[in-house]
Amino acid sequence: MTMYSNISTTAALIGDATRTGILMALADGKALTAGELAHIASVSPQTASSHLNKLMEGGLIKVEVQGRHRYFKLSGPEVARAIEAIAIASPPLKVRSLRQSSEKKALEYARTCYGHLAGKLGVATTDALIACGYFRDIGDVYQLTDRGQEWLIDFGVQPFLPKKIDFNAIPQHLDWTERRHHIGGPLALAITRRLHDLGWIEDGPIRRSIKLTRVGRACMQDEFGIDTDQL
Amino acid sequence: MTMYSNISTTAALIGDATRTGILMALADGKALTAGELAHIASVSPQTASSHLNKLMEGGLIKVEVQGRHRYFKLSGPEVARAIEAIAIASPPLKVRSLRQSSEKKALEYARTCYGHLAGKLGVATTDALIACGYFRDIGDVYQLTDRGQEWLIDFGVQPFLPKKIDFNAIPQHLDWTERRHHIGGPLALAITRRLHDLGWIEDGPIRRSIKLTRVGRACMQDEFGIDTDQL
DNA sequence: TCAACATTTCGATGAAACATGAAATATTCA
DNA sequence: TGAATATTTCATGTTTCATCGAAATGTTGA
Repeated sequence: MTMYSNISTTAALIGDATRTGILMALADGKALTAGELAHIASVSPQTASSHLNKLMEGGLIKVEVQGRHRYFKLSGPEVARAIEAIAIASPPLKVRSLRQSSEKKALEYARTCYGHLAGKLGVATTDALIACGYFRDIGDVYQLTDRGQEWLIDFGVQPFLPKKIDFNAIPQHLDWTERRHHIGGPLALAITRRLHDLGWIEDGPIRRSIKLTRVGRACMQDEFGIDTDQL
Repeated sequence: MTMYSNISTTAALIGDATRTGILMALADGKALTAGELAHIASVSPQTASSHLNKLMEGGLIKVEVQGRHRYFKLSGPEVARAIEAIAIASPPLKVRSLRQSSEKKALEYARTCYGHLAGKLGVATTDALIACGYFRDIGDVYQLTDRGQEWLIDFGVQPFLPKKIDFNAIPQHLDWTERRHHIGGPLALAITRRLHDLGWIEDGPIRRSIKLTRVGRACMQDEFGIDTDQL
């Protein structure tokens, strides 16, 4: 038992392929049952149960019991952040199978990340919002410009916004597939909700993946000047 | 081979006590030889060599050869960030031995983190700078106030500053021992250098640890109103 | 109370991998 | 060139741990 042993045990917990699969399935904050997780990670229920036990002991996940179902979820966002930080420090995945490649593409293209837009589409949208002069990138945070404030209202984002937001400190979120920043926090969540509402985006076939609809494709081009064919 | 396998292999690399020790020794950016690392991690040179090999293959460290010495260092700051994120997501360490406890205390008290002040002292200093009205905490970054700009000059930090700094976006650094924010980036580095220069702080007995000198203790109290006995 | 389902516990197996002694390789210095 | 030092490679003992079959526990609804 040396110093840092808590760090190495946590890392070891994440450092198993099956457990990483489980954690990733929970990474967007959703709660899933043991059976579902076993299926997603493609292992037997016993195996999943064993892993879930270890993750509990390690404090990475917690459980809510509801009758004969047990809903597992990450114990907090700091766990998701840790996994994400590891992903960023990891060498890019060499793709082997066709299925794997298409899954990877779907997630790289667009997905949600604690509710807001991520992936290529997320980064592109952020770039566009800056190009339009609605946001300013000042290094560690984004700032909403005056024109940006007007746009929020025009575009109908307002109703999705919580009361108090500091428009001078919109969090930057580092994306692990693109390794680029994009807007995060409540404001990003609100914009994503609005896009959903407008029918420009919808949930994709793979967990957490997002699809740009046909309308969305045209309108994004129109509204933000994003060349969606490039994506 | 599933999706995410790059993530799990990276985590598995960090997830061994010996390797965590090695990575932690390199976490402040310094370069160390295989022998030094073997000593720090208290394993035989062969063992250390084997681990260093694996860390190289995993892309977490890189080596610079200089004659019969091979200097190892982290391959980049994103590796340090990943380890830090894991530390934050980890349950606090239960201390077993007396030596371990004193090491832990020394690091908790104060240490450098990529060159700037961290630990209790770092957090306390940041709190004090805000209390004095030199910095403003607006959520995701700190901002330097007008009074803060004057203070930088008065206190003699100016010479240590690089040319261009955005005083409206001083990075926040999340500390893994305190789990609190403190100021980071070039400005924090400059302040730390100045404190060293003034003789208020000096290097401590344990790697990366920092000691407050007798003068420093009095002056910090005087200048910032930090009650150093509380620490 | 019984049947269906969800989940966990137990035990065995097999593979992965950590640590080290011994020996090999490489570099410096006298 | 030869001795000293730094580091790696190899072979091996030992331990850890992921996986799954079989069985047990717990929950629901009829």
